[in-house]
Amino acid sequence: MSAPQGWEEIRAEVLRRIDRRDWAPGAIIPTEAELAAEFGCARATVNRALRELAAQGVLERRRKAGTRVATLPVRKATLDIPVTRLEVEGRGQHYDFRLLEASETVPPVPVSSRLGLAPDATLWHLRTLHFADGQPFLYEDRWLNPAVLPDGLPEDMAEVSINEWLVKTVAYTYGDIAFSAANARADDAAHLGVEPGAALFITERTTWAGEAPVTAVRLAYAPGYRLHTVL
Amino acid sequence: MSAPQGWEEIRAEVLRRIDRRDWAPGAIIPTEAELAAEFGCARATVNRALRELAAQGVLERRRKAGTRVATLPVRKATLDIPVTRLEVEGRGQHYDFRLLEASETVPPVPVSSRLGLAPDATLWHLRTLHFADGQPFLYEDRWLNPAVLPDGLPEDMAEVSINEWLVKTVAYTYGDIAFSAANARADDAAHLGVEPGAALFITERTTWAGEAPVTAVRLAYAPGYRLHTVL
DNA sequence: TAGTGGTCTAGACCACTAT
DNA sequence: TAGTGGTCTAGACCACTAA
Repeated sequence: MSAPQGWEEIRAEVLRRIDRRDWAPGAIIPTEAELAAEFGCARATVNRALRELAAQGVLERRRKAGTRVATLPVRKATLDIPVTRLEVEGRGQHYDFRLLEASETVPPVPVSSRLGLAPDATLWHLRTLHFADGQPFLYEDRWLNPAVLPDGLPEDMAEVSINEWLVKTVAYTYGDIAFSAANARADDAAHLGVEPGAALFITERTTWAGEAPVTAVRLAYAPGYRLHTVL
Repeated sequence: MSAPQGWEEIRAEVLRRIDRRDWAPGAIIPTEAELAAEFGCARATVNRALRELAAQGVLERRRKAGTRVATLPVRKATLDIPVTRLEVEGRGQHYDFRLLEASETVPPVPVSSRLGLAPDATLWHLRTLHFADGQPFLYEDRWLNPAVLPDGLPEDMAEVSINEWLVKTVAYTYGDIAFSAANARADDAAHLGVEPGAALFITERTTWAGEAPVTAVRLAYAPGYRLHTVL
């Protein structure tokens, strides 16, 4: 074997050694300095490779204790969270949407508490139905904090989806996201054109800009939706 | 503002400037060299901060073209894919499991084709029910390529779950994973103790070790399961 | 307290690509 | 072709922690 060149080749070589069981799960591997000497490169280069593998869950690193092959690898999967239009167009389908509601009202308590707002605070309530090739694809139910919208909502909602207008207008710094399955509620079923009780893939997102809550949104995907990624 | 120290503070400062719209979506930001001069640090430190933000989808970087704030941020979410036992114990619940089936048989065609095997190849078929505090938590239906098991399956299946035995024994190099929702099939319902048709969160994983297919598994979670992460 | 990883520096060369 | 990010180097100091 010729010595690996560059941090990506070093990463690949480390994975090979783990796969070949030269380094078994739980075993300690050589230090950065030792590997750098073996590969004839700087320690920083080895560090880069091992750091990526640790971020991926393949290795566990602790100062002084050294670097080990993860015994029970908590593998990390990276998901892309695209804007709906791009998700639909990425499948080669035509994207369209219809705004069902845009009103300013007091949300249900679970929503206001999730955003950390007073129970009587009013929010924008935006409901949108997204289509792929004319078929209902996604039913979006969004609550939006008007405090983060100095200029209010745009006049012409027909031109861009709220979704895209938001991400261009309100940057968020932190958010959380949860995926689950739910039987279609009456409104889900009506909008998506499925029987009540059909199993739907649900995404719920909450985002903040600094300390200020921005939006809480529930996305109900039409049956057949799959969120896919590589490990 | 005092100059940020270290790449994490630089990353935070960049996010602040994006949040404050000093740097708007789509706008180009200063070069690494300029930022390094402003912050009084080495270019490599700025590079580290901006590289992390680009990996997260906040920035878009291209040589010569410079670094821009992402217009339609395809945000990246990182999911942890732990072993089931750790997932249950991480909730403070007691973990247990029961092996329902361990046989060597010819799988349905969708399974063999997904693994790239001949339709008449035999595989191990392992079905396991996982419990959290004694309640059914996850129904696992796994097909396993015997070719990757030089010594066959372990004698005593009661001591460790197949899940953990596998990850310790068979390192995989590539895999893909998909999440979806499905109405409970008859077997799902029977094992998980729910009504047929209940909405279940489904995870399907396929893994390879080099060119050799390792395993294809379908995980059906009991209702209420949520996959959660931060953005 | 000593060993190991985490980070930073100042400089260099390279790879890619807008112009 | 020139500008920008991508990576590497050789060395240094620091932070954490196992022994």
